[in-house]
Formats: sequence, structure tokens, C-alpha cells
Amino acid sequence: MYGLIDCNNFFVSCERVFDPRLRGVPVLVLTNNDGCVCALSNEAKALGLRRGDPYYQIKELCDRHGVRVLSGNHRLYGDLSSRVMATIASIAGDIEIFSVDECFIDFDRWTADDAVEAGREIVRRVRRDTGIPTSLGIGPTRTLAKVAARFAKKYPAYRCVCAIDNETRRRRALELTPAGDVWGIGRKLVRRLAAYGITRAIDLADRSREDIGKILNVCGMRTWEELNGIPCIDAETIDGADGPPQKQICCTRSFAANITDRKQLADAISLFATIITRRMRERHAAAAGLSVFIHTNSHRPDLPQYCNSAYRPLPEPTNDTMLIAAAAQEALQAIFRDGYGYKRAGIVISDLCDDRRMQPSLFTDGADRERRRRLMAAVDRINASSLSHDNVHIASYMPLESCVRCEHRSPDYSTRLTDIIQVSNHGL
DNA sequence: TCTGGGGTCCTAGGACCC
DNA sequence: TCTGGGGTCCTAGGACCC
Repeated sequence: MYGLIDCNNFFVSCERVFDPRLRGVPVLVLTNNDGCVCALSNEAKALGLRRGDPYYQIKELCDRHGVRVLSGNHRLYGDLSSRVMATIASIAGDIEIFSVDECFIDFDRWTADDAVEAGREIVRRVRRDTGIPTSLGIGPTRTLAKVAARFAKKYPAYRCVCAIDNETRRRRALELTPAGDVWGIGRKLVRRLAAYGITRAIDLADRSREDIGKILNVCGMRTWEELNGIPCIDAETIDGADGPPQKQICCTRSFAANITDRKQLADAISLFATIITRRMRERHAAAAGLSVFIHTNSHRPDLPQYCNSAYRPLPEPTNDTMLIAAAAQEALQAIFRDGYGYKRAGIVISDLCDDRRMQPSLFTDGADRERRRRLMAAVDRINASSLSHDNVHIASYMPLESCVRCEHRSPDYSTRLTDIIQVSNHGL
């Protein structure tokens, strides 16, 4: 049996941990640049708001109903996520972290009843120790555990834990689940399946293997098997930093206003190089090359459109901010054209290797490489201190706040000393 | 005025090999 | 008139996830 723990309305729940005034009222968390709705509280969902709604289209409705609107504070969410995962792991042992707010638990050696019992304890402890509400689904495959987690979240009678542990419950659950709510069935597939009369999860599971082979590809076939209780989604148990190495790292942003100036865009690219190299060093990744892309605003067909990207190989794999920034500038200069307003840009790195096992070049200076490595380590140490986030950076760097909008950002309650919550004793 | 960011996997088609 | 068979690698595009 697999368990899936899912944090309820995760980003909203994180904000509510530190600001109790947000409890019981509609709350939205926006995407970067305050562009779209990224997460909502149940009260906001009840007003008809949906994930993905552009904020400018719903602003008036939000004002009318007193919806509390927040910019995303991902440093806070990341910190709470690691606390939630640590709490779960302290009870369940090996867990497989699937996303910022979800993880799988191996319940293989448990009976269903014991798993439910242990599950209730996990949910209670996560709530007590971190303040985050969660739901737990249990099933014979990961896909069925996901289905169960939906029920655990939706119906209070389950008291946060739902198990699909026999054939009757499996069929009943799939009858009540729309095909589009199944893990792996997205918008496009919903439409294709509907053409074959498949609208509920049970319709999908009950088709013959031959039928499914004609309608869907191998990914769809795996979903079909999982719905029928045959586990076939890989068990890549992620164990701390020793999980499978990442294949790609990118850093891309939309800008609050179109950028027309070459120097301004270059400074934004330097910022992206700073962000992406810090992430690479955290993950022991080094890049053998990088791509830079720039894009005008595709939502404005009335303006001249241009997009392009360029690749630059590096003499040897590196995660040095200055070397990556320099290569990124070269790539940018190759594609920049005057006369356009650029709305989006980014750096994408697909050829990654482990910086502890990389092949150095015969023609680069080993002593210089070691000096640069120590310099980057020192910069990371200073910037990681909770008093001075990102105080040390390369000179051609544009502060994030000057190109991206985030007008309703909450404090970094748990990761920055100056933002720590204050408890007043006035009146005591 | 105003529409996110970071990933994964699969497939088809083209280039190339013997 | 008439032109094989088996394979790999790469890339772009499309689908999905949160």
C-alpha cells in the first residue's frame, strides 16, 4: 500500500500559520509578478475564483468581497515544506518527496487498518508541530492513493484519512471521480476521452486494454493499469540529496513592464545567472553550457513580436556565478534586437553534471578554479545568513523587486531574523 | 496597463551509421 | 521501370504534473 500526504491549500495555509487574521476569510496567493491566482483558500473557491485566473480580471470581485490578496513568498513556503516533510519522516521513515506540498509514504508492511491509524497520527503531529493541515490517501497504487487523498480532503467524515483497500471501495471511489481529476489526465485528454464516452474514472478503468491502447499512449496505459490496482509508476524512492540527478535547471521571469533597453535586459540576465548558479551549488550541479531566451509579450498581438534563444558552451562544467553570467551575456548579445519590448527572459541549462565528479579541462587553470570555488562558497555563506539575504552580488545585477511586481509579499517570518514575529506584552 | 515558473516524459521525424 | 534493413542519437513539440 502507498500513502499520499497532501497539504491542504498549502501556500494559503503557510500564510495563515503566521497571520491568524487570514483564517476563516477568503485568501489568494498570486504567482510571480502578481499575475495569476496560484493558490486559494476554500472560502475564495466558494466565491467562484479559480486557480489560474489573471488577477487584473478578478481584482474588482476581490475588493468587493474583502478577499485578502498576497504575493507568493516562496522562501517561507520552502522552509515550512521542509519542516512538514521532516515531521512526516520522523514517524513514517522513508518518504518520497513528490512536490513542495506532497509526499508518498511506503505502507507496504502495514495492514490497511494500521496504516489508517498511523496516518491519523501523522496528520495530527504535522498539524501540531507545523500548523499545516494535511490529508492522507492510502491505496494499492500511487494513482489510487491520490484518488483517496481527494476524498480525505473533500469529506470531513474521513477525518483527514481515506483508504481504498478493497474492490468495493475502489469501484465506488472511481464512480465518484471525474476522469479529469485522475493523476495523469489533463485538459487535452479529458476532451479526447469524452469523445469515447469516458467521463468518470470508472469508465476509463473498465475499458479493455486494447481500447485504451488505441485511445491513449503509454503514459495513459500506465494510468489505466494503476487505476486497476497494478502498480507501474516507478518507485524512485528519493532519499535526501541522493535522489536521481536533475536533468534541467532554469530561471525565467516575466517582467512587470516591457523592457526595451539592452542594458536593463542584460542586468536582468545577470540576476538570473545569480539565482541559477546559487541553486546549482546547492544541488552540486555544474553546467557544460547554457541557453538564454528572450520573448516579447505574446498577449499583445498589436505589438511587434520577436523571440529567440542562443546556446553557449562553456570550456569546462562550472557553477561559478561570474563565468555563467559572462557566458549568458554573450548569448544575450547574439539575440538582442532593438525596437522590441521584452516581457519575458530566462536562462535554461540542460547539460548538467555533478560538480564533485566533473571532468576538468586540460587548458584551464586549476588554482584559479579552486579560488573561485572558495569565493562562491564564501558568498553563499554570507548571503545565507538570516541577517543579509543577497547582500553580496555581482555588480551588473538588477534587484528582483525592480523588474518584478510583488506588492503584497508577507514577511520571511521563519528565515530572516529582522522579520521574526513579535509578540507584544502591552496590556498584560 | 494588467495573463507564472519549474519540471518530467513521450513521440515523430530527420540525420547518420553499417 | 527497378533502390534494404536495422539501428542510434538528437531535436522540437506536445502532453502532463505541482
